[in-house]
Amino acid sequence: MSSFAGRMKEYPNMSLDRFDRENLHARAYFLSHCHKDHMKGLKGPLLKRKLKFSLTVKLYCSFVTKELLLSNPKYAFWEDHIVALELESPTLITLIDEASGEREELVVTLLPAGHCPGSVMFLVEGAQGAVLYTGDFRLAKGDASRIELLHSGSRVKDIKSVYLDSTFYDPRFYQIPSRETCLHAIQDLVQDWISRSVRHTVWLNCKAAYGYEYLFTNLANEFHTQIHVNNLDMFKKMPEILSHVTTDRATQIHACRHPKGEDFLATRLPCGGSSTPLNIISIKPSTMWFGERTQRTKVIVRTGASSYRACFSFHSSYSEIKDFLSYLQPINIYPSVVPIGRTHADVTELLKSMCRDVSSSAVVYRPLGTLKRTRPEQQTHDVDRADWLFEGADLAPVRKRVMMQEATPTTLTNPPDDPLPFTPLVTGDYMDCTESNDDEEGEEGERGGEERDLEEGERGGEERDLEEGERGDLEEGERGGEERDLEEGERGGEERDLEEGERGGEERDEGSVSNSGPPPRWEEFFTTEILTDSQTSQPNSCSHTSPSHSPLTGSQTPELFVDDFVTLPSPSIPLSAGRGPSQADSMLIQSEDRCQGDALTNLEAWGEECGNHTNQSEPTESQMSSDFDIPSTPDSDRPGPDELSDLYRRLAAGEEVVTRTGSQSL
DNA sequence: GCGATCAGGT
DNA sequence: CACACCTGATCGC
Repeated sequence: MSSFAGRMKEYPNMSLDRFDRENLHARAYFLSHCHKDHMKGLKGPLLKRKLKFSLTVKLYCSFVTKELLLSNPKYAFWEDHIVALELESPTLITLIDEASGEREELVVTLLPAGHCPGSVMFLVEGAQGAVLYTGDFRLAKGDASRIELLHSGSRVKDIKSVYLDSTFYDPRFYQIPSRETCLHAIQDLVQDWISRSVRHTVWLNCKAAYGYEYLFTNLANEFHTQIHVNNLDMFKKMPEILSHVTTDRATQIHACRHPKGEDFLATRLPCGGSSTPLNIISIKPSTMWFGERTQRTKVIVRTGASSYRACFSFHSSYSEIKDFLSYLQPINIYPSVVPIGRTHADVTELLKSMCRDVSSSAVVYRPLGTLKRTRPEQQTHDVDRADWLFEGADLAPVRKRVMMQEATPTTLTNPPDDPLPFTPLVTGDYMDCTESNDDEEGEEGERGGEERDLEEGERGGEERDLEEGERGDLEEGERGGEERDLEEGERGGEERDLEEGERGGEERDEGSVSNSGPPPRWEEFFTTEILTDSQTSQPNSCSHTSPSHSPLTGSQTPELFVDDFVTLPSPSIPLSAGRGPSQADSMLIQSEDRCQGDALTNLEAWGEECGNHTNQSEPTESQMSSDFDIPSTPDSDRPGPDELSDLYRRLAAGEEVVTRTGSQSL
């Protein structure tokens, strides 16, 4: 659970994912995703009241998050204060202190976080340097190198601080099977079961939270069926999800939940199911992990006669986090979660090793306050990375950012005894139990058993006996296939893991969201149209089939702006259309490579774009192009160039410049 | 009555 | 050992 207090040292005037206490005074709010533990205070009366009296306070988030948030009536009062931003599209945001008029400009970029629909990380660039707030994230090894806007030309941006989702930053959670692996394993299990007869039904025992949607959509695709869920409202603008879920109970795959959370019965679904008896298995998504030296085993574990746990994680594993950090090499890392059993000091200490060694850079002259670093050629966690360069100095074409490290999967953090070629293992190292084997602490393999017992009360003890090997003999002929599933970790699973280690990245580049599943790109699920349950056959949206989207920068499409422009924020201006490389930093940094976009040219581009749409307050091109020769307002001071361009930005954003300057001149 | 907090459960 | 969430009890306003 996030214990992040809401503010970053560098930019204390913005609040992220916390909306209570001190955060009530923030000048702008940011929501990384729509999970309750990141929304504390968001519906509080104090904040509500503040909004009433404020013209400038906004909540920034992704389009999908906005949609999910507003689908809950408790947050409806945010409607006029939410500014949805496109992914990977640097946006200038001006924080204004309404009392003093003091202003601060930031360039904020939303980066996909892979945690749940709409989840993003916030890259904030301003006077205090570039900082990255990760929110909650699950990124696979190598993903950081694929995020364009973490780079400046061919180099990794100089990230001062990372505010990190450290949920699994603990060697015990060294490895978590990849999304693809887990998905395939679940598919196999589902396949095996529902193919037996139409009465054979699978119940996905999911928590009440966003994040399982990609599981639903993939299963639905694979089996040409829809998944039964309780409610569809939140997905009404997300055809890619909506088309795969249903409130019609007549389907073989369910993810419905009963408010009273009754125990799972192998003959009855939470929704009541059909009038005739069904053969149901439950699959409970759970995080499974494997220690550094643990050989990986099962991705699916049978926990009872009709119940299974399947590996599923919303968060990056220890090694994934390390990969991420060693790529970015921030100067500071602040954990936002302290895994229990650890102290904040533990985690911070552990994280120190991932921080850039500043001693080497401290002596370097940094005329522009930013320094770029070439990306490490090879990911080793050692120190030989003092290879920073001055801005604009060397343009070594290191730009092939992807796929290099995939060939050498885990070398990152566990040097010599990398357990890479996984071999089947015998111990009960499955999920939810630690099976840690990080060097110092002993195994505690035994624990596995008991927690397994706990968890499903329904079935009494037998699962205990199922444990590992002997499952086979365990009952019923009907099972036949199951142990196969169980074993699955050893065979299918692994190979898959391996390959995915090797080529993980590329498949994402194909932009397909289907079965061989790269991390979902939820924003591509989004449309402005409101669809209904039955409109399943309308892939009208911005799906992966759209050729114009690079999979990495999958944009939410211009059409969004038709509807949303009206509510588009005053103080924010998209600085780029989301395609070029980081233009943001060209603003802050006079950067070498293709810095075609400075704030103003970008502004123009933006002006053109929205000039096509009807909108009262948006600037027209002619407004835009009149740039620096407007007469000054009668009794105002003649603004300097900076102020002026600033003014223009605000004009462009449709702000009420008069009022604002009034208050500002205090 | 509402919110915030905690305990307990899934 | 998780996670995200819900419920219900308690306390304070």
